[in-house]
Amino acid sequence: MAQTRNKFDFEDLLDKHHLKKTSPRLRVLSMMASKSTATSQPDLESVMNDIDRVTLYRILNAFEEKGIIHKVFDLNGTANYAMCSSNCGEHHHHDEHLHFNCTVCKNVYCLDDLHLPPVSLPEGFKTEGFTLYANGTCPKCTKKAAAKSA
Amino acid sequence: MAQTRNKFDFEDLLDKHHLKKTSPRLRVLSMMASKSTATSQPDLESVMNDIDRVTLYRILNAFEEKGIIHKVFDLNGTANYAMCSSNCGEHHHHDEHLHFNCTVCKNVYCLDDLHLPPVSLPEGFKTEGFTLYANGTCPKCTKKAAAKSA
DNA sequence: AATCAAATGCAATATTATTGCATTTATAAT
DNA sequence: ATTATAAATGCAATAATATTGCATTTGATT
Repeated sequence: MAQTRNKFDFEDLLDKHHLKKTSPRLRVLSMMASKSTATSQPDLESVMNDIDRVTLYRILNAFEEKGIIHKVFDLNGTANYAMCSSNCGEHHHHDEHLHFNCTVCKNVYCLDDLHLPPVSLPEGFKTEGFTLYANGTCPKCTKKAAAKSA
Repeated sequence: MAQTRNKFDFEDLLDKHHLKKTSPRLRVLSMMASKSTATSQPDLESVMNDIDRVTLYRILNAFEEKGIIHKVFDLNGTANYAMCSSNCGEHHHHDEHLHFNCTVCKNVYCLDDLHLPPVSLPEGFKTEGFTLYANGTCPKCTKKAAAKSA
């Protein structure tokens, strides 16, 4: 939800997870936190083109394992990353919210506060987690479209 | 749900969509229809290793466009394909069912007859489609685990 | 300031996906 | 049946994406 965070928040975050506070990591965090949508891996790469690709992979993996960010695949199967809400921990992701993928701007929105209605599965299926995906047009793109057709 | 289909069903299917009845296509169809779960692209490739990789890509794309199969990404972001239920058509996918990804055997189950409860989105989001994902342990793997621990 | 482990960057390699073109194949027309 | 054709396949080349090993650098600790 892109609540404003400052430099020190990120340093604390890394501290908490026993990760060293390096410049690439802090930059990745601040980029992701500055956006209201998830950030695609390609976007990350092009914006942080001075950071080695491999380093980026490793940072993202480390963050994901620690429960700092979560990964979500968009309609094209490309990985997007977003900050986890507070209740995620190491190996305990609770990102059971709605992921909305805009078909126009391709952005992925994490709608955290939208909790899913309970779904009962057929006999024998033991569920660990749910994720609901929706695709369509996001508010921004809906507005733009309306402005054009007016 | 892997209803038994014979050779002629597949030929009809291809006919209906104005696709030529070629041997690679028929093989892909029969493989997918023989399974109760979605088929991962790697699996398809290894089983059909005599079919060119490129051909496989093109077949899958063609089938998807025509609404014969649908693509679903599993937990690892690898593409899986499954036959569409009858109400899918060209550019009109209605695979709004539950995709269950077993964390043990990695299989993706399409639970067609499970319809999602209605979800209301925040102001401004216009939804075209929903997909619900769940992960956990499938009946087979649950059984196996129970047998072992007994 | 010195030490040590962790993280980064680079090179090499592997995997996955795409494009262009020559050849083959299924269909439709003769 | 034979032939013409458009479509589909297979191959080669290339692009894009992901992984591994290792030398170097950096952050934290003493």
